[in-house]
Amino acid sequence: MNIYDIAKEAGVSISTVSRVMNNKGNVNPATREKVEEILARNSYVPSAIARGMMSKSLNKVAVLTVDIRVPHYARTAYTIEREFSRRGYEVSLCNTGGELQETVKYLRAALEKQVDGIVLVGSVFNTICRDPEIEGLLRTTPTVLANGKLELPNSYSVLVDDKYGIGLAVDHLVRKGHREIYYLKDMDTVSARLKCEGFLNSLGRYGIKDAKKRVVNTAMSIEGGMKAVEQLLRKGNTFTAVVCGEDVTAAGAVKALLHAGLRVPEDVAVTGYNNSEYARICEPRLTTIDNKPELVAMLCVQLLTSLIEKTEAYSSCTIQPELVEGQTT
Amino acid sequence: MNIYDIAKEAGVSISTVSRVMNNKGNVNPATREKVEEILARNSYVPSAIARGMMSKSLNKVAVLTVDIRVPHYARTAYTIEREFSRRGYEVSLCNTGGELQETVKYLRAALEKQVDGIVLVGSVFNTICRDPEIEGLLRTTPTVLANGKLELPNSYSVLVDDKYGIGLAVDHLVRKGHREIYYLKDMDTVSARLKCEGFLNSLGRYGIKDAKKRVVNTAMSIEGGMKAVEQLLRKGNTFTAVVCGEDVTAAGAVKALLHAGLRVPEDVAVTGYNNSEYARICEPRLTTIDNKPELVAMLCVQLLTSLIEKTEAYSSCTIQPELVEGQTT
DNA sequence: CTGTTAGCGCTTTCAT
DNA sequence: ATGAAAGCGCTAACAG
Repeated sequence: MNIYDIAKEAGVSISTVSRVMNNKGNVNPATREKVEEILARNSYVPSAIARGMMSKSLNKVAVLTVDIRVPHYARTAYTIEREFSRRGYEVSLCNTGGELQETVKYLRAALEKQVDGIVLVGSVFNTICRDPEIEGLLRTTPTVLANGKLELPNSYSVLVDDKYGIGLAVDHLVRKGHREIYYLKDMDTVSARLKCEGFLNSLGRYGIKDAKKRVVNTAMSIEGGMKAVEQLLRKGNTFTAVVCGEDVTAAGAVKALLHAGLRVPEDVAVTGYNNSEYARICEPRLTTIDNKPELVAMLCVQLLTSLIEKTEAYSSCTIQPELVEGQTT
Repeated sequence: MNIYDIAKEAGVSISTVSRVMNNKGNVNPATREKVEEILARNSYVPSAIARGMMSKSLNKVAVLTVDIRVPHYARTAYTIEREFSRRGYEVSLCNTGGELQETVKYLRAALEKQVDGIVLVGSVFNTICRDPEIEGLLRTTPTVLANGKLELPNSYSVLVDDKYGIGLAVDHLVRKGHREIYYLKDMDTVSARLKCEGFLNSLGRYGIKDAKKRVVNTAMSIEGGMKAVEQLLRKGNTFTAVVCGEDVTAAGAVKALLHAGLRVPEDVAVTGYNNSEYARICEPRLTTIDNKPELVAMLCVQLLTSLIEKTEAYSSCTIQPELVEGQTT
């Protein structure tokens, strides 16, 4: 069933049917009513594909994320989807796992299908997008990067000042009298490096020595947090505070401390990062850094919408995280 | 840049270019090479929209979920996306919030864009899809429901036996000697009702009286779990075990018990549901029910793929959950 | 206010 | 092995 069938049944031309469907141009009210009745009776669904042939757009954006199961990405993707949906855009989603091949494959498919814009969620894309093939693909379509920066003509970004964010945690701990502070670093993305840098800088600012020796590399998981703390305890390091790059790692750290018979925060303070549900489930509730994924998502959508519709002025921007005090400090 | 430009540059007809791009039909190796070179040099991206006009398919499925931020849905959606991607399908995602209007709006858009199939994730869709408008929309396109049943010609489902799942938790507790068991019920979806039914049936099976009085309604959140337990304690109810319909509620229940100075599991045992990261972050780690979202997702994808490609036999099926013992029982 | 017609970029016969 | 031409279902410019 297509526009010709409807036109025939109504005894009018396809132009008239098109005008009725799109509320465009003038149509005799009687004719309109008649056509609308037929449309409704057949619960007619026009083909967006055919429409897209002319308009060159399917009102659709592609969202690339590392892994939607990570709560922080889920929150970001959720807000992006809701905001785009509200604006009449469809959202296509891909979990690239941070892998180049998946990214290329999906990006190519998205461009074949004429997506109007692309959102990259996560700082891994900083690294991945240096690939010349990806740069070639992105050059043609407006792109926004959540938490990363791309040096491409059509790309903009919404950054989170993670260096500052970790600084907030250190400030808070030092204010509470802590000097023996360790940092649990996970992953090796730009964001993770910035957090670590923020830690080192802050310790430097407070004149705390051997900052680099206070960084423990571990996995981004409960087990990662537990193992790192167990290792510190085993080595006999003295410490009164642990700063973590992720809430999930912090939750693991708290677990290991409690299992070792230490009290949190009386013996050792812990801070997380993301202000996630993990922070609230952790007992005691984690002091954490809110890096505002919903705000980042909103700004990404606004930015990309202006780029697509060329309606407003636009520019990249940076978000300042905030400390959320819980019971672990 | 389109197929005509490529043809002109190569000095051949568009048919030949089409044959080269699709590896279909016979093409002189020399000609092929020449065209391929030009395609590559221009990093040519053919229009899937124009292609879709003929083929009537964009190799795309729509995934409707309530809220991707809920870990259980995130895990399901993740696996669905990965599996469809592997099979060459694109995934369009929507967070309907369980609302009828959003569902209708998105479904209509998806059908206009010729999606090949639809996956509904969550038992809310059981209720929502009784709406005649939605039934009309779904009638035309193959649909699979994760954790729900639809009485429509083109719809199939992958069910989870949640009644049995909660039964496993009760069995486990009774085996450990508990008789004073309460149930924290959240939400009012079909799945939530089945869980509650499972609780009531199990208590009946063990001859535990006043089962209905042992059901506490609360919100699906940490606070919901905390409030429910605080209420039980305040009312002076004696109980040795709390069964919860969700891990997040169970985590709240554990918190409230610990805050009240009770020991878990020595004074009160707790069970969760979903075998989520929340269960592992909770200290002590929750005993919980694994309802296998990854398996459900895989089966949904297999089912929908067979429906779309009409390749294999297909039928609805039911998954049996399993108990995962933690430290709260 | 309404109809005719020319595309949109591709696939697919059907000739050659 | 290759090309010409007819659509796919719609929009939009133009004519009436």
